[in-house]
Amino acid sequence: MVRRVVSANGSMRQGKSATTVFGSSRSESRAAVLKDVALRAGVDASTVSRVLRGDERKPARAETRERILQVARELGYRPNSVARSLRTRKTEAIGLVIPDAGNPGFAEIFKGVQTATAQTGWHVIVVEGRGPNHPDLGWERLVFEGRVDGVLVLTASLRDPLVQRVARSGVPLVLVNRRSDGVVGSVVVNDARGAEVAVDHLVSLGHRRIGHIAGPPTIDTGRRRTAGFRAAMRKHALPLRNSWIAGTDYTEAGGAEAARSLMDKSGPDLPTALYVASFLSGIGAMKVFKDAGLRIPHDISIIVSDELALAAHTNPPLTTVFMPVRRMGEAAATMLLAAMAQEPVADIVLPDEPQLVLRASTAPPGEGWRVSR
Amino acid sequence: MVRRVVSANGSMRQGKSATTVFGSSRSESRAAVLKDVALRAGVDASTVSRVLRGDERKPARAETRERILQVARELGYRPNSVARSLRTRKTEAIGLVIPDAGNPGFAEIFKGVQTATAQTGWHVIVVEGRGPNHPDLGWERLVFEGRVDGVLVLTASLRDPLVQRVARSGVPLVLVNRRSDGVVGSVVVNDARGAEVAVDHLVSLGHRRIGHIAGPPTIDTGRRRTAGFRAAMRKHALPLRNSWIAGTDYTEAGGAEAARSLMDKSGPDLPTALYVASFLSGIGAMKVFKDAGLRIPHDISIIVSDELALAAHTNPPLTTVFMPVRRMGEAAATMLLAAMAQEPVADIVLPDEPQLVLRASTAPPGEGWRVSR
DNA sequence: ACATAATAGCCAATCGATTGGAATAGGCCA
DNA sequence: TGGCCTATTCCAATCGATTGGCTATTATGT
Repeated sequence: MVRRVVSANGSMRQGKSATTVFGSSRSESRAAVLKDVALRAGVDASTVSRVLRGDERKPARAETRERILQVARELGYRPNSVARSLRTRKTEAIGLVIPDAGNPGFAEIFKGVQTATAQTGWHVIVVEGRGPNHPDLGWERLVFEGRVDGVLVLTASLRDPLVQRVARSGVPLVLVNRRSDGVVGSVVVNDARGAEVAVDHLVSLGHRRIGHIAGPPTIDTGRRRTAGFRAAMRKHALPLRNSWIAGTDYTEAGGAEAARSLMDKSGPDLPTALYVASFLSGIGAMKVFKDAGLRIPHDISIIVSDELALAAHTNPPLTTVFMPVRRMGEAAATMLLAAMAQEPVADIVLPDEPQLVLRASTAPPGEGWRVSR
Repeated sequence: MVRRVVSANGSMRQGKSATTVFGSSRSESRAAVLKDVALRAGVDASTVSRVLRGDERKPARAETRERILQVARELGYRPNSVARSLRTRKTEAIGLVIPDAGNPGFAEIFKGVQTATAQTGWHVIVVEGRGPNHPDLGWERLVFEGRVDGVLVLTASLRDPLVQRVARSGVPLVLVNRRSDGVVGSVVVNDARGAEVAVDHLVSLGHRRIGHIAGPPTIDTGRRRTAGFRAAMRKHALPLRNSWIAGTDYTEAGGAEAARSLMDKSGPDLPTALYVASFLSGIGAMKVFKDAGLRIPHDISIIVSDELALAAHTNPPLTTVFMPVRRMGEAAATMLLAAMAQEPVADIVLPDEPQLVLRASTAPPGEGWRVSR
């Protein structure tokens, strides 16, 4: 690790020492409820309810309506969503299950989800789910205690028992960037095509010895990127060596490990270019190669999947394949909203073309790696 | 509505064509409720409730208890959280209002919040609030429709009317990394000390002409970093020039703009080192300087606030001041939980020392900027 | 002017769980 | 055997909003 931590001399401060107890000020006046409005407007609560939610089937007299609206405004009335949910059996909330908030790709997906849900007034409960083995209390409860009307799952491995159980229970569920056996309803980007774009680019630069750092085989996205990679290599009639493919999870540490294993397995016969299935892994791999004395892109070209703002600032700046991740989040949320409205769902692959974002980590092959070990 | 999209080049694909309507499978058997368990166990619903939640004051006979537990297990009974919330007037959910999910610092705070809430089983509803002017329907409703028991706000400017309104309404609220006039209950890191650590470092390298890219003056954190910067400069008896200080928001574009304005204002008299109040701004500023032909750190040293994993991979790797951001999220959530339990709250500054993380973007001053324009 | 229809608004049940008070049964003591 | 106590369990109200059914009131038609 590069981190050299220098601690400064100790000091401790505390702000204003003022303290308050919320309970004291809270009771100043409890929030108005439907009955309060009804009483003050001299009508029944049911009438208030109908007026406020604009029930067409039983309109109120214009005069009554005005009076009710007026009183509601005066009292600052807001309908209690919990009571409403109990009666209507709708929470207007969805769950978003993510593997790790630290992964920068997640933020994009979340933004996509927000744009779809914010418009319709739905709320998003975010939970970090920890793998299929863990007790995973968090999102288990979310669903089975009826706190949400549906879930978006970004963590599912191919056979995640919890996912399958939820799907069977009938709670609307959409997988994002994932698929799971026997579960219908997923949105993924065109991973195979993304891999192809990457390989095409490397080939067009003149590379023929191309390797791959793959995602975990338990995750569908990882598999499809790898399959796409293999297909693209076949398309160009290029050799595929097992020693040029290393699997890993979607982390920086995993990428570093994969890079080391690649160097170990290949010896002096390292590929001249690498397609890495995740941004963070790419970062980790790049560091390992540089530390080993390889120059990027001179000795080895690197192209990674998923475009992030930070790719422009790495050393060297990373060539990436932009995958429409935000769109994916939006499409998934839209699909979930549809599913919750009893509409049919399907497994879809976003038709958006992955885009090559050209930077400095790829170039025509140099003389290759000839460092004695 | 499920969008069926057709792309230009006809690469549209659709996965398995199987589709299902959730409604059909859902009704296979509606979830068991309290009454179902009661009926089947031959007891009253109230008894079931007391047994399942382990009510000490009215214990059931051992035999009855076993029977109830058995039936509950058979039926897979889970208490409905909406009904429970209505009765108990507790949602066991909190709101987390963030300015922009794209900011990588947010992920850390979120993780801190999660560690505090996950243990106690509370859920987190995340909303992107858009500034104090916007209609901001999102988190307005969250609070006033009783969907959460409290909120953590990461967006508050010094006098955000919505924040003040919520605080007055008595809904427990804790500001994170922010403060707001007249609102008690906030957790911030020691920004002044962070700035001091940065300046001390630059001074120890031999810099005397030190500039600052500040956060927005409407945000308390930004102000305190700037105040800390000024104090540290005074401590070292170093000159402070207004042309060496530029304000901006916490974005990459803002940082770039600030850097340009700094070069414009200073002319050939640019500082030899810069303390930047946010990671993203630092990235943006660094790019502008490099594009202008400055070498970092030879011509200008840069140190930024907030440590992120990606700082190690920028070009050059960024020297940062690690602020205990995750701890801040955790402390804020803990404080909020306390506030919701009617305990007193205060404004606190985390005592954790900011840590210098030394990398390659800072070095002793070179000969300075002497490029004619 | 009378019958009928339309309209406005009220009543009461409901969603599902919690909780204070009442009721029943058995046990104990005199 | 009668009275009292305690351990269990049941009853019913409650949280706040929604909604089908019903009544009272007004409008319409002949």
